[in-house]
Amino acid sequence: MAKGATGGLPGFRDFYPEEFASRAYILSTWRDVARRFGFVEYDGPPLEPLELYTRKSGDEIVGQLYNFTDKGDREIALRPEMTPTFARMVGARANALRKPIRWFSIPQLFRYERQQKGRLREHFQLNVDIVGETDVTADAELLAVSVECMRAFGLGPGDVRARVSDRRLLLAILKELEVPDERAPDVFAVIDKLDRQPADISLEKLQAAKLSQSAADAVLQLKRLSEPDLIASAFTSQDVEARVTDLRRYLEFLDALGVRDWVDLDLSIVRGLAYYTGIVFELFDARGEFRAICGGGRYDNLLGSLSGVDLPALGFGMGDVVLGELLRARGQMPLAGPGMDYWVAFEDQSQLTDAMRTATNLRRTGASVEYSLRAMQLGKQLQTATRAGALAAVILRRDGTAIQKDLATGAEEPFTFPHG
RNA sequence: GUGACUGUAGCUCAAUUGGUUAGAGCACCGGACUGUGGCUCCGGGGGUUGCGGGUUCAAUUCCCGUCAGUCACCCCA
Repeated sequence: MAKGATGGLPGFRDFYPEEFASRAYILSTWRDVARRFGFVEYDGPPLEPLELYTRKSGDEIVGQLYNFTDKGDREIALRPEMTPTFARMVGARANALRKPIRWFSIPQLFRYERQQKGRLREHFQLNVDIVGETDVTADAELLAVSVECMRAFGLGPGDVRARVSDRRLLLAILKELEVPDERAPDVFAVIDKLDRQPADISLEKLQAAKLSQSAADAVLQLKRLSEPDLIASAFTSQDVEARVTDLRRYLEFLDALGVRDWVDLDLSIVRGLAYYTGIVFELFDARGEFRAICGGGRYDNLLGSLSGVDLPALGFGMGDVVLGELLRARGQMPLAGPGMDYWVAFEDQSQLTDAMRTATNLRRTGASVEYSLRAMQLGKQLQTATRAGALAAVILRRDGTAIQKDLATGAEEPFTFPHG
């Protein structure tokens, strides 16, 4: 709906109570799952120096984020991602923090990009990170968090699939295929698009990257290697063998963590971000109707280059936009709960202040209570109470007694006044 | 940043090849119910047809621009 000059900024959302309830549900479920895995919550500033983001990504990224000059002539940006802030915070106290560090955050992030399905200019994103562990035990634990989130939202392995890959494995494969290291980024870009790009175009780009015909063919067939055994039989170098061994352990751990049946090995998963160094993964809806729900992986070199503290790390981000679309499409977004516990109604108009006293006493017990701010007929009060979503009505009678009426069943019982 | 499609009430949609005062359902408010709700019936408020310009005797309808939305590309989250 176009609002003209009175509308909000494009790509930003108004959260009316119904939408806010959905948002609160998603955020509280994230928080609950992260805490179950022993992660502790942190946050940073929504505004950061622009330089924090240009240092690693170059000036091109400026076009994709909200930036401005503040009144102190500082170059400022609204945070487009959490990882640089996270790296700075961890780096500043790296020596004091018990390893492995398990932190999570739910920042609101901003990106100056044209909006489309599943992508706005603002969103909330669960960030879960582990710092200080090189073994794939940490990779398995991290993926389990993301999958358990899906389970907590009422989704199952038939709804959501986790696709995992390993960049070190891919590099080892490319090495065996005699692809020079400097060509790896170009080849990764092709691998990343194997699903979305016609094979002949992929082949063209691989040839442009000067791959031999046999190497190009092998790359185009990567998706078929959906089991460690298939990889082991297709490639034989020591490096590949070592990575396959790690992959087997990883999958074994995922089994022990109860999430193995959600996971597919898919070597076409690369992830766009250049800083990933090991196992990477994405969560997708099984029907392929939506964008990725979640993405993450290992970035062992990022903390070193960003904060000077050389620590292995891994993490994922899960946005609320695609997730919300998926939950609504699968009927898993709960309706807003009851509006309140009690509605205090009264027979005689002179009892308005009695209703106020009763409401006050009930509120002090922790109950949520509303009443009509203006005297009105009893029938009208009950109608309003019902439409406001009250669970029960307390009806004050003229004779000073009161009854409690269940507004769903209509059952009535004597009401005992709480003492205030 | 590029392209395609779409903008009528809070929501979903009407309005005969351009033709009086732009309608309906839902929602909201009020009444029938001088008193125990959900049903029913009646009534009411609410639109410069996204905005600006053009063509025409006449524009919601046709044309241009702009803004916004949807989708795809780019890029990624």
